[in-house]
Amino acid sequence: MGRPPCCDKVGVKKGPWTPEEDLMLVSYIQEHGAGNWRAVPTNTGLMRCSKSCRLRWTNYLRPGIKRGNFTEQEEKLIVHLQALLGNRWAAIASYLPERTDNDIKNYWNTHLKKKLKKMQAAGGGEDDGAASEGGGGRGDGDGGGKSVKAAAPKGQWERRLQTDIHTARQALRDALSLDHPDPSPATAAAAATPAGSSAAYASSADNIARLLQGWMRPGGGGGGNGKGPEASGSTSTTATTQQQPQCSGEGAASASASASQSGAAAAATAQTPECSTETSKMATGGGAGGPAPAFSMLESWLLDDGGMGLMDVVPLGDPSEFF
DNA sequence: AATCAAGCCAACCGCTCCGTT
DNA sequence: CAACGGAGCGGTTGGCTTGAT
Repeated sequence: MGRPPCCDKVGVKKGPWTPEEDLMLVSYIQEHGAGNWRAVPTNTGLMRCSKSCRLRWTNYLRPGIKRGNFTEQEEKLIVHLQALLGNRWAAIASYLPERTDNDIKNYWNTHLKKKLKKMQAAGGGEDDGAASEGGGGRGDGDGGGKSVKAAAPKGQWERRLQTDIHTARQALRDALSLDHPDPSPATAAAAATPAGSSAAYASSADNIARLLQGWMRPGGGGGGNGKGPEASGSTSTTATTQQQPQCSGEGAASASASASQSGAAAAATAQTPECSTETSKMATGGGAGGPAPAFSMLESWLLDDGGMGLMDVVPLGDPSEFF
């Protein structure tokens, strides 16, 4: 349509973010809140596209983000939500508030897809939707959601969803009842926080953690000296824990944002007002080392066997909205 | 020790959706 | 009601890291 790009191509910086840029962005958002992204580059002086700013914030700087080391529960949840929702990562991410859609997407493409393929090859085929959707290899991702949308007329769609829900429900029950001593995310995260792989600032959770610690500290210098990946005791896990109190601000933002586009995510929106309670529960559970994703709604869905189904949670009035 | 290949992840791009005028 | 603009989403890519030879 010849619409102008969201930002001038010339003079816009690309590539990995520097600590200084992160700091500028964080302090701006601290002051003005997230939103009005178009104004961010001009107001902060960042030579970045507004999209880039938003992405950086939502995927890395936003408080309360857990990185790496997906627990088995999370894995299963993702697999089954993917089977249900297709490649609607934002909607899936709304069920895992500590994970970003990008993170989930990456994890799916790099790990889960392969895993499922392997399982299927081994004759398992535990999962029709998700497994059959996969294409393998890099960049061959055939959007599951889209293919569903394209393939299934509305009538079939609902029937298929019912079947999927039944399957997913069963599997979720298994997943949630997994009494997982788990590879303790805290320790696992510490172990896997790759001292080596974080040569680039962008991938250094340590840096980001320090940055945000500075932010959290009233007048704490904003982590200005938090450059260089020197080893202090702080791991990504501790950072996450400390970031949690920020939940009221942006944790909800992404959920409600995705909710605006999807019925499934709208369900998650129902959670967001309870951020201070629900999410803080997670903060203590998940952040402190225990794998406690935001299962509250799913749990109630599962526990309430006959009554409240997912259908009640997810407005299915118009399936076309859903897919 | 050097080279190559594969894996992984952060970031970009283009499209779509939604709210506003 | 239509057009426009901003924001969000999903797919894809580029570059760094790690492991194998």
